[in-house]
Amino acid sequence: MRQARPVGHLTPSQLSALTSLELAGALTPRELADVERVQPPTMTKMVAKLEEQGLVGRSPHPTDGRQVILAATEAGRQVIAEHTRVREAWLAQRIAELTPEERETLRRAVEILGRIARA
Amino acid sequence: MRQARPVGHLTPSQLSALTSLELAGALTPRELADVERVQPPTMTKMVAKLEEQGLVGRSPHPTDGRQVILAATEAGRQVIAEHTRVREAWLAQRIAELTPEERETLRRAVEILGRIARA
DNA sequence: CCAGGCTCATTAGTTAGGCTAACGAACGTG
DNA sequence: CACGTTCGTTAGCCTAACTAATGAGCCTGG
Repeated sequence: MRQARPVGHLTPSQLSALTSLELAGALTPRELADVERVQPPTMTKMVAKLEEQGLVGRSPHPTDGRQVILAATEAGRQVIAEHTRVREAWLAQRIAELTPEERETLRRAVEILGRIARA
Repeated sequence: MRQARPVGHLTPSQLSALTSLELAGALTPRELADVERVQPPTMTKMVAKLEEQGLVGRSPHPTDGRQVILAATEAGRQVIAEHTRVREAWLAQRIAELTPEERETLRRAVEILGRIARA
């Protein structure tokens, strides 16, 4: 999947964090760090880079002065949409190159691995 | 995949390089870099770390004074075996629960995905 | 009712792992 | 045999992860 990436200037980690943020609507840095399974200092740095690019904004927490509310900006949502479009186009191309039998093999493999992962 | 790896003292990149080297028997740094899909300077650093740990050794190329021959040491082979043992301990139970048909489906899926990844 | 302890975000510093540019030594060939 | 190519390495940069420490703000038990 990383082969489909170099379209934009966003790294996989940055895109993942931005997407998690947009899916959740708004999160504190701590919450986003937990979602991304990363320590808070790591998230501080990633958020700083996303803010520099204007993809994430912050606002004060309404009741807790220590915390901060992060949310994707409109520009951030557009970047996510563009990456999604490119990724899906890349995937569609790869899948189109497979035979029907190969597609069926992958479909069954997904089912098996999903069952293992849930066990 | 991007999480920190506290398990053992070998990183995934190092283990991958060491395993590729052991599978091939012996390789030059350039060849190992190509196998690992990495640039030569990156492999120089990784090999240096593996040498520090005594897992890889080097010897001069018999006919080309520029090149160098890398090979896993006995300690390196033991580290690979230990990692393999741990990994198989985790996988053995789930694999045992699959039918032969399901195992064959996964084997084919790995081949298909590997082909896409190498393309 | 406030002192002490906790949580939050951040800063500082380390490490791994990737990259490009550039370099010297060795090779090979026209 | 001079010159271009290849090989490994060095230097320098970046991202991304970690831990430790810090200051600000919150909360609670005497």
